[in-house]
Amino acid sequence: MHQLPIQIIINDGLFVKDPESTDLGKKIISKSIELIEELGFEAFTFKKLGQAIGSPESSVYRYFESKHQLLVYLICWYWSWVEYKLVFGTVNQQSSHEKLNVAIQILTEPIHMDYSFEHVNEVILNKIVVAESTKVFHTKKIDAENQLGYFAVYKRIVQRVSDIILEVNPDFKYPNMLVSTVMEGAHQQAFFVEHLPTITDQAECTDQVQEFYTNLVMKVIDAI
Amino acid sequence: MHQLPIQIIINDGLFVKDPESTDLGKKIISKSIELIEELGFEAFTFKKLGQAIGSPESSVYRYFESKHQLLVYLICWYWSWVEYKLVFGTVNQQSSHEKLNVAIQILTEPIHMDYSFEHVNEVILNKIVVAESTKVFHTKKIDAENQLGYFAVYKRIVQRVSDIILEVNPDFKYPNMLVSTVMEGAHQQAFFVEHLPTITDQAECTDQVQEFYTNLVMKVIDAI
DNA sequence: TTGCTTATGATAGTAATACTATTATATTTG
DNA sequence: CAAATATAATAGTATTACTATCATAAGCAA
Repeated sequence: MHQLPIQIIINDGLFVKDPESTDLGKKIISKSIELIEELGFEAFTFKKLGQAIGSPESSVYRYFESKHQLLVYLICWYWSWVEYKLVFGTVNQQSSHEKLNVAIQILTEPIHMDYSFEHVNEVILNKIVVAESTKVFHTKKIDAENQLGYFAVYKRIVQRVSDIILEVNPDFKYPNMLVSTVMEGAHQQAFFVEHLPTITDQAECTDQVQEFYTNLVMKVIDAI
Repeated sequence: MHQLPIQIIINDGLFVKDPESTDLGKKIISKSIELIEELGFEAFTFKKLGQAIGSPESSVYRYFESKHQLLVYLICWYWSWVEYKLVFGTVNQQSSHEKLNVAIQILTEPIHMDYSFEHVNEVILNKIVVAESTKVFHTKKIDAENQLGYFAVYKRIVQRVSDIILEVNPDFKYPNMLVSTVMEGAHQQAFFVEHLPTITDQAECTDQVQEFYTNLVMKVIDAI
């Protein structure tokens, strides 16, 4: 079977020069994913990245104007990829209920590699999103960046899943709150399982996180 | 009516010298709360704090070994205060159901000033916790800090509310996941209302956040 | 071939940050 | 009054997150 020849398109305010357009650009993306995960975002620097790919710091700056912008780009790429899986997974489902099931599944399941995108390791990228994405939201610049559409994809995913919820129960009052609670909650649980196991429920594995949130949504919207 | 003469006790690994023990210490706490909220944690520095209270940077370092430690201290203070409200609010409630109601209320309600603690503005501190506390969790040092008991209070709150949930429904399988989902979700919603209103449900106010999470918990544990 | 453009490399420099260290002075306590 | 303690004043350092400049190499167009 062939892979679908697709490319994820990112808001061009999120880079100086499109990293998908050159070899060096792709190296920057793939190596920065590895390095941010390895060092954590604070210890990650363009200098270290440059050393890792054998290019000077200044070359990296030709693609991203700051390490903050690079992180926003990566997170945006991640959510665009999730959106693609979401749309792909829910299209052609017969019932709204089944659509919702699949959607929650996709938002809460463990990540697997997607070989359609060679320079991106989605498994590691997911860890970065879990660990670092709040740093992108919680900045004094958030309102300006929101204006520029940096969070458009994230908001669109919330919207899409909310719409499915309303198909199942048109009277449910808080679909957006419910969806964002599940999206963030699932990531948070992944983090807790790894680092604060005492506040997760014993013998926890990712299956249970999925089960928990699926059950939660269905009960809350009275679809069970 | 008199205030209760109480003091919140913080793990002594969270400071070099107890800030509650001196005037300068208390000034450091109250001014840093204001400044972190005003500037955001990244732009906040001990130098600026020093200027604001008329003391040199080096004096601040005698209380906290780093700005990270100060933030952990503040967040820990906040959760200790919440725990105190939680224990106070649930004691002497007749039914477990009512206890749970109060507990969720406390975890999701908007914050009011508590004049028992003069040098702490809880309303501003709550904003800091909402905006910055993930930065405390998402560090490479988290496992070491967890070992030192930095997150003990947070975990204890999860435990307390989980216990109440189990009183209401002893068969519920995931009380910890549910509680941490609510705790983090409520903060997240407060943030979204302010900064990403498009993904909150129209005409949202904090009352609705409380209503949403109370309803969510009761339904999920089959108590409704 | 020459010339032009574009991508990258090599190197230097800067203001700010997050601390550390040292010495002096004021205050408290025994 | 001496000794201990708390704070002030000041200086210094390695690192960070950039910015700037100039040289070189590759690609293509006439």
